[in-house]
Amino acid sequence: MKSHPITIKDIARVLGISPSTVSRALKDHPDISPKTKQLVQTFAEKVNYRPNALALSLRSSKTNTIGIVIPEIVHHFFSTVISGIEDIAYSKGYNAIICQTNENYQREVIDLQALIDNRVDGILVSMSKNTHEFSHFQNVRDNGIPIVFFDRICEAISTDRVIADDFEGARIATKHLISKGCKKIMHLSAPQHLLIGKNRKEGYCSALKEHQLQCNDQLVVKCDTRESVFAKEDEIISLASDIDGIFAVNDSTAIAAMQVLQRNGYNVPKDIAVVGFGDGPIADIAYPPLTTVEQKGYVIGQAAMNLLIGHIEETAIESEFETKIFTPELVERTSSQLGKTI
Amino acid sequence: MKSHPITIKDIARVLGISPSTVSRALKDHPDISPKTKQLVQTFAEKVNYRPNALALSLRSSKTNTIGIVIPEIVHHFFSTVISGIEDIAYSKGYNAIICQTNENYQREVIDLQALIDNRVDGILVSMSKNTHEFSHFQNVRDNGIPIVFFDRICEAISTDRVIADDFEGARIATKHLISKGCKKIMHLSAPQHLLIGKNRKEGYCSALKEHQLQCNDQLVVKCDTRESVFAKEDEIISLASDIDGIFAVNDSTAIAAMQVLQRNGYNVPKDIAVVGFGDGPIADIAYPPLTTVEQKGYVIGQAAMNLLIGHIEETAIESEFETKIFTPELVERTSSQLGKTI
DNA sequence: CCTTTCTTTGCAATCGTTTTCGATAGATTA
DNA sequence: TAATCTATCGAAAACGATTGCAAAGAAAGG
Repeated sequence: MKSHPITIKDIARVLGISPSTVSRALKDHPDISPKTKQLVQTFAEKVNYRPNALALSLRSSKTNTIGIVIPEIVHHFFSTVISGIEDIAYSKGYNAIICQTNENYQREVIDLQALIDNRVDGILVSMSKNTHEFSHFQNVRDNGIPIVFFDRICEAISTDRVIADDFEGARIATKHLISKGCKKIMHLSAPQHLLIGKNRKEGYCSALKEHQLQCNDQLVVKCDTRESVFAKEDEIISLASDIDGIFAVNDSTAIAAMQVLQRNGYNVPKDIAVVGFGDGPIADIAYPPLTTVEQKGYVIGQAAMNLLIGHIEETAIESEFETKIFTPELVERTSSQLGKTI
Repeated sequence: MKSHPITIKDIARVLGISPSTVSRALKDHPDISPKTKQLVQTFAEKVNYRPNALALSLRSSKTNTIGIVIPEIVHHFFSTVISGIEDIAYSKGYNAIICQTNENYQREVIDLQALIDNRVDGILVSMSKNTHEFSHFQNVRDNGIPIVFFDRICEAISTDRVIADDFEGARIATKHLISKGCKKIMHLSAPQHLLIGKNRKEGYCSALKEHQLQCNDQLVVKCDTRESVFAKEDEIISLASDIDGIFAVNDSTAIAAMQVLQRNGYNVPKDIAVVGFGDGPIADIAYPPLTTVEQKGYVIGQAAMNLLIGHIEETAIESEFETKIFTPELVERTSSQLGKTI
């Protein structure tokens, strides 16, 4: 029952007038007489006429559609960003096509080409980890399509960017521990060849130095997953009696550390205060509830979409690009209240 | 620098032949001489010609695009479903437009109309909680667009559906507790006017009766959030000495219950075994790790998309609809090992 | 050498809409 | 009465691609 939707031609035929008149009548063109307008508009209403967006797009080369390319959807930060993008898109009348690369470079290339082929008005990208060649991004620009990177940006392409400030987030987290009275703070770190690992560790060190505390590599333990914490349980516990605070590179690591401490007789936060780095909604579930810095995925998505719209609708200057940096925000809960018993 | 992409007409003009010949040459039509084909194809390759998907869609009334309408993106289950949808879509050459209603009926109506206007080939919907009028779904069908519901289905529209079996999931969870030796099992339940609340409680009761245990409303406590567990701490603890198992309607409730038990001197799972119902990745983070039943969002998304493609490509029979039911799977962890000390 | 057949190509219509440029009235003005 | 103006509408091209049909030329058969 492939029913064919009503077109302007259909209306014209039934009403015995030309398609051009119908078109003009529907959009209140001054050339059309009030009688004809009335006739056309009420009839269109009656048959529930809806313009064919494809035809409009083809003619105007404007699709009111944008593309989103991300490594994975099932990731709290990314889905939060998408949500922010989608809400702005909706409010401005854009549709969003979503493409997930699964960290696959080839798929990223194909996804971008598909978006170009569909003539999207703009593209939002968070790069795959395995992308080391950038001509597919340049290809987008060469097709005259604005592109905005978020979170996993591409340095090689000069365009708008929106990122979270990992350095500052880590600094805020560490300074918070210091303000709670911590003097010797351990850092559970991610690999230093990853940007987040490097930046968060440097933020941690920066805060320590700012307060005349030494940034000692002996207090930096390389573990950034729940499993790796358990694997390094002995190392962590051997240091535990010497420390009064832990800053972990992410929340699940922080929570695992708390659990390791607890089952070895330490009290969190009485003996040791703990702060994480927000990567999901799990901080609330932890016991004690975890103090953490939260990456503002929703506003990052909104900002990226707004920047993109600026270039699509040319309210922004063509060749002037901007990098927006969002600093994570401290969410203080129980785990960092050094000295307090829970 | 709104650069205009190369079209078939451009190629025709440069090569001094007609657009029709170019079109046929590009798709190896037998009518075209080998020489011409070679000429056109190498030239198209050289200038990186790409067909305009809009023009193709307009002509063929096939967009190779589907729409996804969901209440919210930032929800582990939904983002997992989207991921499953997107992976199938990608493998079959479809693009996915994503629309988030934020549980808003009006927005659902507008989103669906926008998808119709854009002539998507099919639509996947999980209804908003506030939708009690269904003519916008019927409108989709009237436009000849296949629609598949998942999770939050609409009974009023006869079409394909994909759902998770809450009743059976709850039954499996409860039977697991019984198999671990539990005799008196508490249920933390969601409101009974919600389908998941009703179905999961009934599954719980069914398992009890199957094993000649009584399904006693005294052991059913109405709380389905972390906060409500803490609010009912006294009630739960007053019953705790009398029970040896808890089945909670979701994971965060289960985890909160474990924490309440622990700080009141109970050992989980030694004294009381606990099982949750999967709504995210938090079960792994809990202490002890939470046994739960996991809703298979990814395969639900895949199944929904496959059903939709069946109707789009008419490999499925037009008027015969199917309801696929996926039973959650028990993921056994530590929290349910009654009698064991951790 | 003429007719037939086959190969290869182009014309034009189509998808649904917008928009430029006229065109045809009737009304107004000189 | 003739000329100009205004109001209202339609024809046709355009967006980029596909495709049925016609036509031109070449090859083949008689």
